[in-house]
Amino acid sequence: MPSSFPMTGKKIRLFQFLFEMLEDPRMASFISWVKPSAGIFQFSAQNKDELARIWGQFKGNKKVMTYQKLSRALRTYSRTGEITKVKRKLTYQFSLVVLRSL
DNA sequence: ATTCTAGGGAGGGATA
DNA sequence: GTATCCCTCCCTAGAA
Repeated sequence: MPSSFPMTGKKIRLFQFLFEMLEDPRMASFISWVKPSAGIFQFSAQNKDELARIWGQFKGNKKVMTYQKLSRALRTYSRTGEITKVKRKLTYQFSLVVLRSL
């Protein structure tokens, strides 16, 4: 449950949203750290679509957000290196530069 | 064979 | 107007 809305202040980015969720213990059943010190995290196989739905709702999208669509955005992060895929199911890694900025 | 996860093309609203 | 950013939507392929 993000605290601020995009209408006021600058727009939140997907990776910032994910980081906030990771830092919230109540969201542990949706997304959780695998190795926090390395910025490695994973989505819950069971609740990843519910987390995506929350993201889409937060952004005010018309259609329902899904993990499939959310993960497409994560793939574009690999171009800039902000987040990369680790060779493990549903797990990704923040770059250390991004991690320090969050 | 069916379901789930990963990858990429296309396009759109917002912004510089 | 033009270019770029940051996703969103959809389709295909590969893994389980």
